[in-house]
Amino acid sequence: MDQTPSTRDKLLTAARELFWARGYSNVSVRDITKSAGVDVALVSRYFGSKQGLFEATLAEIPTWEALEVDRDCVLAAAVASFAHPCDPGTDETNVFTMLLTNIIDPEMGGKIRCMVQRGLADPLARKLGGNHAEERAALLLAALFGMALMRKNFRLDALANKPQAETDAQIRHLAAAALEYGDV
Amino acid sequence: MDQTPSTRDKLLTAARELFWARGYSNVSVRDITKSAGVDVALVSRYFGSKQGLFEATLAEIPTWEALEVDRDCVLAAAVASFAHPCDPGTDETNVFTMLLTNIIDPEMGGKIRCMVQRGLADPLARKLGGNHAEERAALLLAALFGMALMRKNFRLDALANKPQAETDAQIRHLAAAALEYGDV
DNA sequence: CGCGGTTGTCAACGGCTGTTGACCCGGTCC
DNA sequence: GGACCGGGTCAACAGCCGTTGACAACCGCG
Repeated sequence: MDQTPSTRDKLLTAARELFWARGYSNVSVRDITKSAGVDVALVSRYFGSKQGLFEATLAEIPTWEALEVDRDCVLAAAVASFAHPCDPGTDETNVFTMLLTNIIDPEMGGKIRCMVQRGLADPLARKLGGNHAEERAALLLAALFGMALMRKNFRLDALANKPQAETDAQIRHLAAAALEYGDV
Repeated sequence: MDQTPSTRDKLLTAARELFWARGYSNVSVRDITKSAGVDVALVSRYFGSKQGLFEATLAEIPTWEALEVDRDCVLAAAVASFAHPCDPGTDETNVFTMLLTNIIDPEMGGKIRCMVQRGLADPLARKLGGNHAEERAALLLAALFGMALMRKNFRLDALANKPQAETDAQIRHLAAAALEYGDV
């Protein structure tokens, strides 16, 4: 069976859960170590610093490099990545919510920015190809992040806590429009 | 001519500029008082607390209550509110960017959430009327906030630092699609 | 046995946070 | 003159922050 996780893993799990839900600078190392049940000093030992621990949790985020090229597949994959939680352990937070929570941060915002540009926007534009590929990719991301924002952060009555099918239809509607930008 | 502003006004101006750009918990009262050139203790005297000062800056944000009812006017007004800075003193930050920066905050997020629901989403849905009014309003906000996010926070290469006309066309494209949600 | 290396525990550090109370200074009013 | 009062200055407070260094317990190895 699964042996008890190492201290390093306990720290990493607790850090991922807290950082991704509340944001880097809204979580203290003492919050993490208390949640993991280990001593404060062990963050320094295993990850060098709080920043090192955060970056270790970032390393697990997938990119869109392996996306299919067909436009319908892009749409379906985008909707799917929106619906699926990025961390199976936690609740229903997806990748977009996690990136949103940390992009505002004064210390980590730059790193998140690079991740989205190079891990999401650039691969997506390459897969799309054709006219306005970069703009379409950017608009698609705007739609996805905007919907994540309205549902999870602003929690608008019209969107939050609705059945999955309805959310999917809304995402697909907005995302499809984004992919048609520039057509005559 | 304009007399020198009162200490209260100096505090309010500096607080608005810093809070709206960096977010509530990323700004200290000492940052504000240093920028305003006054003593730290005066925040307590004039506004009771840091939170009181922040809420005083929130009171100036306009709602969409006075919006026109025609759909084209809604679209035009949305694009215009996106282009126009909310505070003429500072640079190009609009209302959406300011709300974005503070929605994540663990202490002030709730207040911002209520402002957006009651000051933007609800009035907008009422003006729109008809089928799916609330969903359309929410999708429109998702498009606007998503675009603000991509431009100002994630700063995607394809969107940031582009001419105003191009941005307007992209906003209008996505926003128009949002307003058509639910049509057969 | 003794040794070295890893792992965990504890207390403390300097720095920053929001907030407070004592104090002073320039007025105005009795 | 003397009392009062709004406005401003200063030092200090308690608390949290990230990080560190000293120390103890344990391990396998020679």
